[in-house]
Amino acid sequence: MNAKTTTVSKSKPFTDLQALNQAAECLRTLAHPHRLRMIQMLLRGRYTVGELAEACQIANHMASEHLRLMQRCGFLTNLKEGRKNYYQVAEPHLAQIMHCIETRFDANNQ
Amino acid sequence: MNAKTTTVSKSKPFTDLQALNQAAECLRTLAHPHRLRMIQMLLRGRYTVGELAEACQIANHMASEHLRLMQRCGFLTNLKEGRKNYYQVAEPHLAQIMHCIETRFDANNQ
DNA sequence: TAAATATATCGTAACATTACGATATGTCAA
DNA sequence: TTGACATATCGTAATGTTACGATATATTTA
Repeated sequence: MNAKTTTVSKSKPFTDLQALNQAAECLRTLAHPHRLRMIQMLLRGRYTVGELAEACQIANHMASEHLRLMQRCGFLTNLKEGRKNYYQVAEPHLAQIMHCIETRFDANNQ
Repeated sequence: MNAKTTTVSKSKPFTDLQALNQAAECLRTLAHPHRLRMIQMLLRGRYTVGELAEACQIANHMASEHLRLMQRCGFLTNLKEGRKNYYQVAEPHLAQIMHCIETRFDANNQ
């Protein structure tokens, strides 16, 4: 009937409710336009709170909160240098997931 | 670790705010444990509202609402057969995205 | 036609998320 | 030490999401 016509191969569905909840929580953290933008930038380099805020056109303290959220669920780590705080990607799966999302939503590819 | 080390390559970051909003909206739709479970099932076959509800241990009318949400953002389509309503996956990128999520969160792979 | 079944919709209460001004902390330079 | 800068935290109003009982629709069976 169904199944596996594509490249997708070895992963298993997690029946485990705890895994489902965890996955949902991480996806919720991902599911915000400014946070997506920040992750896209951080996958290509490291940036300060202020630089990310400017790119998203939001106040610095808002950027700071988004970054804290993403750090909490393990997406990012930070490194303070003087009064600047550099964030970078810590979760190795993020690149792959963002790649999926980018190929799906980039207007040029549609 | 596993396959697909090659895949991350050609996608571009979408500066476009509209694309970011769209992506965020779809991710929000994905970001619910019951909806994730339903998508996992539907990637492997087609099921009725009642079957999905039972698998998630929720009331039928709740399952119905989750399915409607996922249909709205293009993840699913439905096919009525008598009084049953079969849902199936319509968005081809879902398999790949779920694969990413499954490899990240399956307890057995941790 | 009436009852049973499967699904969908509505109204709403409970809860979560977001944005943002105000304020606090830590760092540097004069 | 003072002032400016970069970032973080708090309180809260506005908004969005979820769950769920009640009810509606559509289909099959008796």
